[in-house]
Amino acid sequence: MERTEGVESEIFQGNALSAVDGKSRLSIPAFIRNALIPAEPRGIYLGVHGRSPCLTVYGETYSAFLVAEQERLRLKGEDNGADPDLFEDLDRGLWGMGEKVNCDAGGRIVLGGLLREEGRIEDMALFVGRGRYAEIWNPKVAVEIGGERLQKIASFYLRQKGAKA
Amino acid sequence: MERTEGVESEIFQGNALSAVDGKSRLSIPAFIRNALIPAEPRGIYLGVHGRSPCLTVYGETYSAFLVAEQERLRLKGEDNGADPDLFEDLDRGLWGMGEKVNCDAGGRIVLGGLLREEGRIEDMALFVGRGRYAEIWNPKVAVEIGGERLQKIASFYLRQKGAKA
DNA sequence: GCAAAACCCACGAAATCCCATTAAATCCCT
DNA sequence: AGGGATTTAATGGGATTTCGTGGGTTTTGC
Repeated sequence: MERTEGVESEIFQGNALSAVDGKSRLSIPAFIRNALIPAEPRGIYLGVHGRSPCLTVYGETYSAFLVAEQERLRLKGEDNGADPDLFEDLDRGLWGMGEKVNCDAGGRIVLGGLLREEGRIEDMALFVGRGRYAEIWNPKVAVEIGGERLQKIASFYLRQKGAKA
Repeated sequence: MERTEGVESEIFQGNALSAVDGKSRLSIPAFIRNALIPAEPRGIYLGVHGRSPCLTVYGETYSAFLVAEQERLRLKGEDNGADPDLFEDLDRGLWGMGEKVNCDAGGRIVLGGLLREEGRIEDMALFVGRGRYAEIWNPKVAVEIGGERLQKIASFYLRQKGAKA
């Protein structure tokens, strides 16, 4: 069965495991790559997930949404007299820790050291669709701290990989 | 990993550490240089960040925005009957302390004494994307007074550098 | 004429590109 | 629906380019 191509607007549904090699390279799985609006070069956004120890990956659409959302929250905070330093720091999380990277011809990206550390990524990267974005987990971490569904996804791949070796 | 070129309009996303040498020279990291509208010579704007002890760096686009913003605030203040002297001094900070500098062939700039002092820059410069501009921090200062995200960025580089030496 | 700034070159390290090979999913024909 | 043929995807490794940095040389301004 062929997965419908996400020309609609960058919706990420599915899951995949990919290897991280010695150069910190990892393939962006097809279910993500095909969902991105076609462009050359193929730009992909990476960020840190605020609430869970994992990374986020998305395209132009969600990136624009995040920028708008950030601005909305800032203005709301301004009205409430919230601490501006908090928003400064959130901004640094979005723009300072995140990156826009390009896939190479083989559909791979290189994971920077900071992101790799923040996402606790070792030699495997588990991609999990979340709708407008997707998550990248260390499958071992996902099994340890994930909820029921995430555990199932992660342990499936870990078992499969164990069986192969 | 190649960062997508920001032909769109000078958006700065990412982070990098660069060394300040004995001549007060420092490399402008690729994620900033590539985001600038291509021009010869490669002009870069430097300023002091009003709220945090760091510098700002940006290109033509944000510079033009600042000019418009300055005018907007002045008119708004005029309506409210605010003290015009306040704006006078803010202006001097923006236009008097800031500089437009050129990158040399190697992509480096020279940091003037006043800016270096205001930004508390010693022998390392941490670049942090902020969207329409980027910040330049002394990583040690960033670790000390930064919020959670900024601390993570700064401490990552300090650790990495410590490990290498 | 001197100090400081700008320019130029050069080297090492790291990021990027490119090709090859394997594995897996899809297609197509019977 | 089965099963081989074809395409797409995933990954490994080497070649190439860019980036970051040090140091020397020329120009500029006082």
